[in-house]
Amino acid sequence: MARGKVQLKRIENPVHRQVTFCKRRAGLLKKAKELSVLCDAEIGLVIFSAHGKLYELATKGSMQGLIEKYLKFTRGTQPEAITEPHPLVMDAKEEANVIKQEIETLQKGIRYLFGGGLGTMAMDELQVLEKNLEIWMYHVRSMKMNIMSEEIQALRDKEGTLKAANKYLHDLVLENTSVSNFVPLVDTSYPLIIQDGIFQL
Amino acid sequence: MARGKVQLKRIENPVHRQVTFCKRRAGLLKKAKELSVLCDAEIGLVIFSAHGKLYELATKGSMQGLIEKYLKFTRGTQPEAITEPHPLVMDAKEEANVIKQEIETLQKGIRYLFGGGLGTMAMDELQVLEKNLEIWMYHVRSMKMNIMSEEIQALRDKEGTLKAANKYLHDLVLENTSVSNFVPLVDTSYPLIIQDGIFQL
DNA sequence: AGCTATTAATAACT
DNA sequence: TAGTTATTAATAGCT
Repeated sequence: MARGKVQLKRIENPVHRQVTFCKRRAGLLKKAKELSVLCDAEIGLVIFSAHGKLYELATKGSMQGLIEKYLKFTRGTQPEAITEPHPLVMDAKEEANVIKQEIETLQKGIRYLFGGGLGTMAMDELQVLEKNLEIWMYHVRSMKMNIMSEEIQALRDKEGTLKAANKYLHDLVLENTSVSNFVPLVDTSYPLIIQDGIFQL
Repeated sequence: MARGKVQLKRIENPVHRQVTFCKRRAGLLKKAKELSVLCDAEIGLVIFSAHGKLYELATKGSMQGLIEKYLKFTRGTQPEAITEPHPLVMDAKEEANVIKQEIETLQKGIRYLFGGGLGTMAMDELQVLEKNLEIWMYHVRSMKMNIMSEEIQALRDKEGTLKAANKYLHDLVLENTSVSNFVPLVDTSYPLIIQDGIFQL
């Protein structure tokens, strides 16, 4: 990306390769951090240089935690190849497979609940989900609602005040039309000036 | 890097965030591959989206292999407590126990969500729950919010109208005070009567 | 390590 | 979801 295109192959010149490694490594780590922050993603990045030196990044917690999360996530969905390398007794292995299947089902449910689930759950399940979500929603939602309710009430109060003032002035005008000895009394009795923009959506 | 600088903070708009996530994720994976090829580095990249979906890249071999290499590498420098409890290599009995434990946790989560469970989950579990509830909340909440916003806007409009009418009447009164030939013109020019109770909380 | 000339990535639009 | 384009960001080649 600069002063000449780069071929997508190993840089043979060791000096160039080392310099590029430093620069691009920094860039990659930066990009990873940015993605994590911008999009609320959890990212783990491990870089072993050609000389075996380790560079790492883990957003949101430790690399250990992320590795465990990764292993848990893949245990249910990945093929045997991953768990097979570990020496297992046959009977136990069979049992493990059954249990893994069970986990997969449960994980599907949880992922559905926790993540952006897809249309794989039945309607009755969805209805239960919706109902329970509403219960939990209440706590968070009530705070927002309270704030908004207060604002609405404030606006209504303003409205009432303005209407009262309005009526008063209107009556005054009418009264003045019929009676000639008109005396102005309206000054600070009613708050006619009201601030705007108190409530921000 | 395009049509406007970007702030280094979570993108609040869910659509923008999703689009950016897709694009930058692709970019990050590409950059990681490039670095690996150009500089002969071994790279592992794990990305969990906010919805819990997994994206991964492992150059030179499998993620499993890379994780084991990483754990070996860090075992010397990291405190024992962190790496020891993780069951990377274990016998079948141990693995079965771990998986059973996992099931229990998952079941607890499901019961928690579906059954209105009480304070039996740890804080980190609750945080995940809360975060995901917010995502679901969004859909239901947004409808309510839209309605309320409209009501607030309606009230503001009312306020504006009343204030205008108010000012007009007030000026009329003042003008009448100084000038004697006062002629009433206020009738239906301004809507002084406004219905109450349009919005119900 | 710094410094540009360039290329690459990508945010806002379609 | 997939393209297009105006800009910004990354960085290759030098110093």
